[in-house]
Amino acid sequence: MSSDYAPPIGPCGKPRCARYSRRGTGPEGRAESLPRIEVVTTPDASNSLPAAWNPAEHEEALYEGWVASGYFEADPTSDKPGYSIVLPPPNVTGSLHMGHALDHTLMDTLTRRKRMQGYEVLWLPGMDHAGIATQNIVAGRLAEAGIDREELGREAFIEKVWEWKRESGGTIQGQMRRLGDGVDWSRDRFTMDEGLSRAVQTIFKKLYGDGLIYRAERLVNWSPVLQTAISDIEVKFEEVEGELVSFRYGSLSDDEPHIVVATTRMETMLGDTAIAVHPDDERYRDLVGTEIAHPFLDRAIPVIADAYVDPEFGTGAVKITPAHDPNDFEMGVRHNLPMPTIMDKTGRIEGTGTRFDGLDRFEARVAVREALAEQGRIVEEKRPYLHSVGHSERSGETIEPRLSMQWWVKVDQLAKAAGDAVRDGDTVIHPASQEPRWFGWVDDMHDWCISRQLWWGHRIPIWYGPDGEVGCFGPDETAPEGWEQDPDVLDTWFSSGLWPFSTMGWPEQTPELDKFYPTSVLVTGYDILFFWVARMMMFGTYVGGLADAGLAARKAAVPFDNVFLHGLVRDEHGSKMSKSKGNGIDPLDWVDRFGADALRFTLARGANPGSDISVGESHAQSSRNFATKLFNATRFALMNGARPGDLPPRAELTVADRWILGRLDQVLTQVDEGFEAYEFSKACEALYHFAWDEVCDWYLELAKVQNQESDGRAASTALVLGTVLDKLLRALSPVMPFVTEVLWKALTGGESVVVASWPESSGEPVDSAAATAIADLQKLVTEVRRFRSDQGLNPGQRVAARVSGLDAEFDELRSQLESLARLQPAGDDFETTATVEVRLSGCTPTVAIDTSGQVDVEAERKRAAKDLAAAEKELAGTTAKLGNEQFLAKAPGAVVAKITARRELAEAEVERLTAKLAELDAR
RNA sequence: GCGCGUAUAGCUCAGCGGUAGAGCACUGGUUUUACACACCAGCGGUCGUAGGUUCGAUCCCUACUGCGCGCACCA
Repeated sequence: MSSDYAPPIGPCGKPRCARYSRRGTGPEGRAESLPRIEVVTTPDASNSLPAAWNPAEHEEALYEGWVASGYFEADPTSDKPGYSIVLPPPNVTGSLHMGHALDHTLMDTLTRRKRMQGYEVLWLPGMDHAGIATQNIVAGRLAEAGIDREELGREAFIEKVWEWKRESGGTIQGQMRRLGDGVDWSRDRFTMDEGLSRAVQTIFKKLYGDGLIYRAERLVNWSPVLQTAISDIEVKFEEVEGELVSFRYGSLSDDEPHIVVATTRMETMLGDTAIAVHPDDERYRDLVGTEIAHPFLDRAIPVIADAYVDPEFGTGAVKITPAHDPNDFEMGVRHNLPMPTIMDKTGRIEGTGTRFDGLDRFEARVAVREALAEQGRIVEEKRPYLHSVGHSERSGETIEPRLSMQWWVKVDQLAKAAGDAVRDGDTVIHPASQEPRWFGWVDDMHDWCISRQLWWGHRIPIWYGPDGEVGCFGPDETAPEGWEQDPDVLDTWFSSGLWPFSTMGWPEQTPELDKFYPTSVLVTGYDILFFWVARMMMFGTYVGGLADAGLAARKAAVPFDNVFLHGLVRDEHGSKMSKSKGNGIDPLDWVDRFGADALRFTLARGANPGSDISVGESHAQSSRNFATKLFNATRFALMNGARPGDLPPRAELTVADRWILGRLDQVLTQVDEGFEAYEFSKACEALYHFAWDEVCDWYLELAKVQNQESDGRAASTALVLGTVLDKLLRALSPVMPFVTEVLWKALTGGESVVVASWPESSGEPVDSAAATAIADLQKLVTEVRRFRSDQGLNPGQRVAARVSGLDAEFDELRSQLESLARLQPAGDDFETTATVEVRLSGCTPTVAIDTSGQVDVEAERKRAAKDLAAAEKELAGTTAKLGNEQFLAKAPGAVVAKITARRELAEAEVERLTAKLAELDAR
């Protein structure tokens, strides 16, 4: 056999065995000793394919081609049904991480598929101005250049930010192009754009008019570094080792009135205005209503009773600092306590009139404690004391609760409407298991502090008149002469919360809103469900309910029909990616090394609703290999003339053809079900296994045989193969757009897979007889291969064999069997040295093999013994079941029949294998 | 403390009331009509623990344990 084997030439023009030099045989090795090879002309279609699939060489040009063709541009005047997604706008300061890559892959997959299904698709991109982060970056750069922000002034500084944005704000767009994101770049938006600013001012004025925005002095999370209020969600609580110090208020004599309290922040005692105990606490009954002198201040501190105090904790007495602790603030309000602020905006003690003024809060913590110790007031010091302390997510330092005047959104009604939208089914959360968290959030939401003491952002549209007047002015209104605008800007999330409709031109009634709003689905990680989705839902339901908003006639006043929450991307061991661990993966690095398709397929394949996904390099390699496999399979099919077209009538197709077409239909159905349910993993898995295990490993091998047959089989095989690959590539294209584009165009000559139609199942009933026959063939082939492997026969080596006992149905597959199992018809000198017998659904064929006398009897015996053990176990199990009267009486008939059949099979197997072992022993 | 999720092969994860699966890893073989980023064969699991429901439980229920996440608390 090997003597007449000449390696064919691939389209690359290199002999196939050139690959072996890669494994170290060396260029001087085998390649040179090979026979000269004649160049075989390849069919036309495969000429349009590159020699090998190297994604980096093609992806950029393919992407730019799609954009230039306008495939991603949405037409609001189209007659097609609309499908829309707004991209969660990444921070303008940021760059894409794996979480984004997952997010984008899923959105791109959804929108590409819908486009193929005939929808008018809008995927709207954009960026968030990210107030704090951006201001920090620009201020930092100016500081490096020796420019002070305050000296520069507000307007000049903002101009610098815009300059920076123009220069450096485009990083993410470039990265999105690398990923292949099919967004409508003509509608790219930025939260500080003119139109979006109008939306911000418009809704602010409406909310203000409805009494849903108000100004109040409240306790906020203050960042001494950023010198602004930040929202609850920007505060991250971390366990730290601090101290818990107890000290004594009142007299140092045990006989006179005194009370012991404890604190982890000693400096706050400078702002104490009360001591609280539980109303029922007998220990302090006499003290309630009395006053105790402050050790450093000329201030009498009342002892008050409040049920908030836990009498079991510590001494049962709590010092109250209303201006610097949330709970103390609440109590201060209840008891009408004074609320002196003891710190300036940088965190230094201020205004206490003590010698501690001017000290940093942490210096003051020590200094106050030492001063108290000098007075003999320290009762106990626990150190280290583990407790949880809020830190600024952005700048890292300990946040300080601080009383200040801020603007707030009254959220109760808005949050209720957002909750009701989900309760009423106007918006559906996927997976449903995330609903409790949604309700937990919207049903118990605190008023939202929206003012920030920054320059970069939407300035609060409130003006103050010279005589204390306050007025809110909309986008087309001007404040009277002499009025001053509020210096603060709005929380970034205020404008992000308008994203689904502000990007489509609201408050104008635009064709875009008409066509694409509410958006079809919002895709994001479950980790930001709360702070962003809730805000969009609140504003969306509010705006949808406004009579003059132009949206009142809409079917539901929600910003999206569905919310799909995916998991977090973790490293290959399931650990969270973080800078400190150094286990982060740059998605662009994977794009460079494995291709965007591989990155996308890895992420989509891992995306199971409700759970995080672990990705490592081995996953990316596996996906890259899959793309290569598709490429090679399609190239091979093209070399054999594969093309899609009208298929011959069923009766003229082979068993293998009918089987693979049936499987194709089943897989397409599974893929649709997966995508519709946001089960990306299921859809990808189905496609992967179909393509690799069924099309490549079996159908292509079967087709090779069909192509050799002289009765015109090659033509119909080419059509079946073409049809299968055409639909397979189209079905894969939303996830792997690049390689499928190249292959699909080569296969079909079509314009682009981006605008191809979504593949549908043929609608014909699946040929189960063909499926059974192929399953039988696979079983028999595998059994022969197993024998060959046990016997150490080379996989490529043809072995003489005589096959008997095939039924009529199976007989059609005889030549396939011989090819796949590497058998050759028996010659005159055939001598049976071994047999392989397999019980199949319709028959029990025997393959008699001539191994030229060389038989490893021990290996045969080992295998038979193993099979016998398995059959005996099966026999015992099924026999026990069938001996159980309860089982026979209560189990469904189909199950009993199945077990009965299994028992019969096992019994026969035990008998056959016992005989075989006896025969082997006799040798 | 409340809530949600999760526990299956060495690793990462599917699955399911009726014979335990995949990818990667591992072992052996391979110039097989595309593909060594491949092909062929194999090894590997009493499905967290204890009860319960059921003819039958890895799957449903209860409790427990471990892990993860969210919320609350932390004087």
